Amino acid sequence: MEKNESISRIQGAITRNSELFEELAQLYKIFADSSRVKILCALTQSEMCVSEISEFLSITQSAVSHQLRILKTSNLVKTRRAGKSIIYSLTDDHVRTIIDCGMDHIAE
Amino acid sequence: MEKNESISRIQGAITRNSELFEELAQLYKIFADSSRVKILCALTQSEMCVSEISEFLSITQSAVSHQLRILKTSNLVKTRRAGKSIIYSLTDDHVRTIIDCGMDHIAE
DNA sequence: TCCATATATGAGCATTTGTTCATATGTTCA
DNA sequence: TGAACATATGAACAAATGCTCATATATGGA
Repeated sequence: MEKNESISRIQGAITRNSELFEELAQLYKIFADSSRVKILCALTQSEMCVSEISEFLSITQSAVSHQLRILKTSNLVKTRRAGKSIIYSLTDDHVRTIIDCGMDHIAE
Repeated sequence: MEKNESISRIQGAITRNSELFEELAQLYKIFADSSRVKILCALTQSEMCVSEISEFLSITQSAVSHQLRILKTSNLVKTRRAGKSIIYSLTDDHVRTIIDCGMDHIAE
């Protein structure tokens, strides 16, 4: 059976960059939960503390903290302390771009 | 305790559009697996049949079929029959845009 | 210093997810 | 029509995920 040259090149490229795709999937995994994507979208509008985020998600403060830890570990958000509160904000504008990109698709 | 006007508006916007964010998370969920993202990236280069895709992923033909079904149900890919083979291709260019968007972030 | 408030963390649990195995469906060709 | 090939589907299962509950840590004010 003849083997298509072009397909073979593509297969090779994917295989060689396997780690890159793992990383890419890992990134999307972060956006793949409605709580997290809501948090991220809120933070594109303004920095917020944990309790403010808790207010509009219907989940406990604990759950919010767990999610924020994931976002922080992935370097998507950063924190600063303000008295008793911890203020969360986006580390850069990539998040906004990624969300917009997905929204564009949904809008069809 | 004083309630920040601007934060309150953001919270409201997120809550009102809750379903939209569910949908957005659902979209990212599709990209949140390395097998699927590899398939999608391959298809940005060329249409392919199932066995060609099986070749470069280290998973069984069955697993590939299951993943392709998810992609098709989500309308990210379409199919056509060519003899014994089923040829998969992207339904539109949004997929490419979304992948590029994520890649940009990884590149830092 | 003691208490209230704000956030973080660990254990436990139910749900979801991605894979494999076995098998069914569908197509081509002798 | 029957064998070989290509793909799809269902069941089963291990691993990952997101939540809650209980509790720990940290800050500010009386």
